[in-house]
Amino acid sequence: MRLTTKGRYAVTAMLDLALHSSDQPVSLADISGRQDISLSYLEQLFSKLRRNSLVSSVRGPGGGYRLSRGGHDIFVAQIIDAVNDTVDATGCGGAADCQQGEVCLTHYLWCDLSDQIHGFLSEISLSSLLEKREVQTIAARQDARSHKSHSLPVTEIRGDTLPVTEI
Amino acid sequence: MRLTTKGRYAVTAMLDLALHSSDQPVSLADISGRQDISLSYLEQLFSKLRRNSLVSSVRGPGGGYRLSRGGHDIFVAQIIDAVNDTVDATGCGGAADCQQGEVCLTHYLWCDLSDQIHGFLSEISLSSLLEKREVQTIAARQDARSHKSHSLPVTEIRGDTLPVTEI
DNA sequence: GCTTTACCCGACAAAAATAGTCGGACTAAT
DNA sequence: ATTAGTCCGACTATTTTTGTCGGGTAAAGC
Repeated sequence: MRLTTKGRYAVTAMLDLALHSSDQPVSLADISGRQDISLSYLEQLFSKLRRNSLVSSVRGPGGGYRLSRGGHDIFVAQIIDAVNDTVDATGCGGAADCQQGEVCLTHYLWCDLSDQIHGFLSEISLSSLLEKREVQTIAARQDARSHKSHSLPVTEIRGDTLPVTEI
Repeated sequence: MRLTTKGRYAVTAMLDLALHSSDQPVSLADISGRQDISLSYLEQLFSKLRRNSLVSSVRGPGGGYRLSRGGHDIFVAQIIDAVNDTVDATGCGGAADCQQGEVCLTHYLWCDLSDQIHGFLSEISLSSLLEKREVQTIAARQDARSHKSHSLPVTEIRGDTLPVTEI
């Protein structure tokens, strides 16, 4: 599992899709405009998302994309796995070309960590992200009303010690 | 927070360091040989790890690197943050050049997720990885003794549904 | 039917990040 | 003095990311 801007784009686009879900499908042009991702790049990403049956498409005028199922049933790990198809099994594939036990020990430790991260992201659904955020926003708004007000309460949740655009 | 092979190399090297900690510091040449990472690349990584005071160095013959503190006090998130110094605050930095509320909503949702991942990796220490794995290995060995034996019990923990070399 | 709007697809290209090289410092133990 | 190691910056190759282009196909509306 890798975690790059590619995955960020995919998750962002899927969040946008979840947010604008209605009877009408959402066109990539809309998402491109809203999220500032190039249309052609979105096409590539959604091609993979569709092949992994995370979204379904409707062609022709008025067409676009829909979530293939409810946002509570689509998980971040699935999205990231879908766009990061480069499953290059370099190095040792299982126990093939692992030399000594020493060499592979730390390698397996890393695999263990990888599993933990994957498991973590496999439990975060689109819906849970939306709901959690909504709760926080409302809470912050209430907070701002009673205490000294902040113009942008949502920015309070995350400090500036972390880069904003990096995952 | 990004999660690439660079971070994997860094964590792997730190795990190797933790595993071979003694009174003698560990040379990069040793790590390079064991983990199959180029020496010069290790130098770059450890330069950053040292500046972030995750390791300390001893120069001259017999020199090398040591963990700066106990493995229970060094966390995966710190290692990955240390080598991924490219804190490019592209896009909106906080609330600077965010256009409408719509545009930034999903962006903040992503930041929220990013925080969750970072928080998750901030609680996994080097020691916890080593200990957890040790327990599993011992358990698997016992298992192999009683049931039908597998030559490499550690490989059993992770299926081949996930790419082995990807995080 | 024609046109338009969208998805679809592959090949290509620019830009960035990763991964590794090289040459030369400095430091301390032997 | 030699040698084994860290340090450091510049340079290069490779890969990945990101984006472009040109052309398809499906369906809706006129």
